[in-house]
Amino acid sequence: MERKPSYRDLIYAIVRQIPAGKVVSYGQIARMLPHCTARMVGFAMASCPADVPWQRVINSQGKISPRGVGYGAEIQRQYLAAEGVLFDAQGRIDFDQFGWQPA
DNA sequence: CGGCTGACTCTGG
DNA sequence: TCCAGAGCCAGCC
Repeated sequence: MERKPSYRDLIYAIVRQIPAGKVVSYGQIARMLPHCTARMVGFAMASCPADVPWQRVINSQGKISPRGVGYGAEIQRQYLAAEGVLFDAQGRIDFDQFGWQPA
């Protein structure tokens, strides 16, 4: 039903729109929303549902966030590679190739 | 109800 | 190019 959506829900909605083989930065998502900051996106991703392709969300440097601890970054790289996203020799993603731009 | 944290980004050196 | 510090807002304890 029409529940008042939290910022996290809005963020999830955008992330779900990201097509496979494409990636978006936290700041990119934050700028899509009127009063959203990159930290909110990261915090929202920290507790995102399974239907949210959080792996397609990376930082503005085109790299995967270390997430502090755990193998999250490792599996994220595997997911992206499986979707066709290639990494630079420096382990960074080229936004010019895989950077998704909303219509 | 108050305070701390966080998967970031920006600027300066 | 890399390192460090400050700013930002919502969510959780």
